Amino acid sequence: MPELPEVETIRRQLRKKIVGKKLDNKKIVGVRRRAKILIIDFNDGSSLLFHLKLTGQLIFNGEKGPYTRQIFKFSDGTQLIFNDVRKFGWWKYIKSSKDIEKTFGPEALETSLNVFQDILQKRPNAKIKPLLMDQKFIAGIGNIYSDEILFAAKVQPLRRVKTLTSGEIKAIWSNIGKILKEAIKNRGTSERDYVDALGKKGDYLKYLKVYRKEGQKCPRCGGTVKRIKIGSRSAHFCPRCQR
DNA sequence: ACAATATCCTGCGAGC
DNA sequence: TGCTCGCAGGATATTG
Repeated sequence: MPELPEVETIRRQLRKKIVGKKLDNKKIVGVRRRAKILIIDFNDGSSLLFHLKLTGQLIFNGEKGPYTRQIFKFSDGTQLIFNDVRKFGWWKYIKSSKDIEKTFGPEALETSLNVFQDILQKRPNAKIKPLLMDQKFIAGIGNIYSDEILFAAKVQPLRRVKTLTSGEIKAIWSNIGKILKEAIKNRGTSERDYVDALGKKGDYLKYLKVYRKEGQKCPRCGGTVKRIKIGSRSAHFCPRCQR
């Protein structure tokens, strides 16, 4: 499931490939990311947005397959393939991308500790895991990385914000940065469908500590990783060393 | 205003 | 072996 590191990986690769090319006679001037949305900017101020949701793929010069939903052809003959098995993903042209900014909370990798503390203070009763995944609260984190961040911070996913110590808040914040950056370095996590813009799998799967590790040994304390439901999402954690 | 939950979709894997 | 059924989850809408 593409989260911030996966979309960022695609952005960096795509930028090198398509900036300067023309699509529908409009010149591509940049490739950005906001939250989990990939944004291709054109010289006339318009933009093409993509959300990959759960199973979307954006592959430069990929080949058409059974789940190809759209093909974007550039004027030089190269193309961008949008695949999506489950059809949750979308793309759309917009005249101006000005309104995108306020749809989301601060970017996860651009949130200072002070800002993080401030926005947490406004949500004392929220459970920490769903809150980290709330894009209006902080942008870019999904189910995989929220589990990994909370494991690294030794915080149990059901904890309410108001019960967190300042040390725990600091640990969550610093691990947001640490884990997302490490995941970007490894071009994301290919748990199932995700591939990068070159069609290659990400390498971060092997570094996951708790996500999808139910019943396995906790790599930190030797406890047993547990899976619970929070809302309709699964949360993985070690009940022995995450408190 | 905030918190919790149902909903969309379809391939896959567990279980019989 | 082959079938059924439940599960996976991002974001939005709806309900409490």
